[in-house]
Amino acid sequence: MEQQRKTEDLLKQRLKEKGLKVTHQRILVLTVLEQNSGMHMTAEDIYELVSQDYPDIGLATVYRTLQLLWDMQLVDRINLDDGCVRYEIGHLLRGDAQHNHHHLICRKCNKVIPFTDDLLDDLEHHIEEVTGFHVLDHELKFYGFCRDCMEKEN
Amino acid sequence: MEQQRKTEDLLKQRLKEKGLKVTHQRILVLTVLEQNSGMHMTAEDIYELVSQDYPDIGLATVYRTLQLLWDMQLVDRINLDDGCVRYEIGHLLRGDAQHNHHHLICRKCNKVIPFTDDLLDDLEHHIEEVTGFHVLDHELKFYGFCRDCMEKEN
DNA sequence: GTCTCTGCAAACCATTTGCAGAGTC
DNA sequence: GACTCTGCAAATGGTTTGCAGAGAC
Repeated sequence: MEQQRKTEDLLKQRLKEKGLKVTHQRILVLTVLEQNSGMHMTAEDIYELVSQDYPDIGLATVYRTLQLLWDMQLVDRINLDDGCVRYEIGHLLRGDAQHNHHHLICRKCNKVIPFTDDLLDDLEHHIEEVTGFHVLDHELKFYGFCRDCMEKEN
Repeated sequence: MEQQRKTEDLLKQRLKEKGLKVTHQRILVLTVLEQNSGMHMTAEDIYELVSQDYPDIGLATVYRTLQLLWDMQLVDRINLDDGCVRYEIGHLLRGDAQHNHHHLICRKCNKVIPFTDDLLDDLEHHIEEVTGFHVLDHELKFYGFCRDCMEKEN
């Protein structure tokens, strides 16, 4: 609850800085993402949850809002190669200590296994020094075969 | 040329192992990818290049072939978030020493900058030990602002 | 000859867009 | 009141699929 108020205030602040309006739809989308931290939600998932509180919202608005929140660095985008983009609350806003989490994707059963590791912080600093590219976020996926599929065959 | 023959032979071998047919289309798609090593090609790009040698090929065949080559681990898949999946010759087949290359994606101008680094080899071994997940490949993207965009403003 | 593969065209489906009315400030 | 924002429905566009004929073995 405490955290949620902080996130909402940050959203309002960023919107005002850019001369944009604070709307129920924008607050609700961000709130749903915060309440489902770590969930990898599609636009459709978010649409359905927000609809429970606000049945009139349109799917197009959810898409537009997610784009906006991503531009403002309030949400993270993940692509697990299943045909739709997924979203979660931005890593800068997450309450838990799980700063970096990556994904292991099984090529046989398509299972997605999260994996936590902070190794990339050093690499981010190195990149900034060498290239002048300012890193905000990263996405790391490993492809292979999960333990279950390895045991079954192949 | 030498390398190209090896790649073609490997394709034929893998196809035969699975009881699949060796066709001109399959050989041509893989050859185009090998001749454009490091290029991040879309299915459409590949279709147009293969069409020069084999005008009757259909786009659907290119898609089906890329899926097949990916299953056989002969090509790598990259998603640069521009709405289409990109392909390149598999890292196991690449002639150059550039084993791991990652991408820096600018959030403002959408420029993509390649960056070479082998740091992830250790992490792959670590993952296999801890989780039993057998890693074949990985995809790493960094999001942020490139030097040019940083200098201009923001 | 059998079975897979291919080209074509149509279908699919996540995402985007145009527009007129509603909401924010 | 001026401007942005929203919902709706239609459009978009990369990718997939059904099918009948062609090709590989």
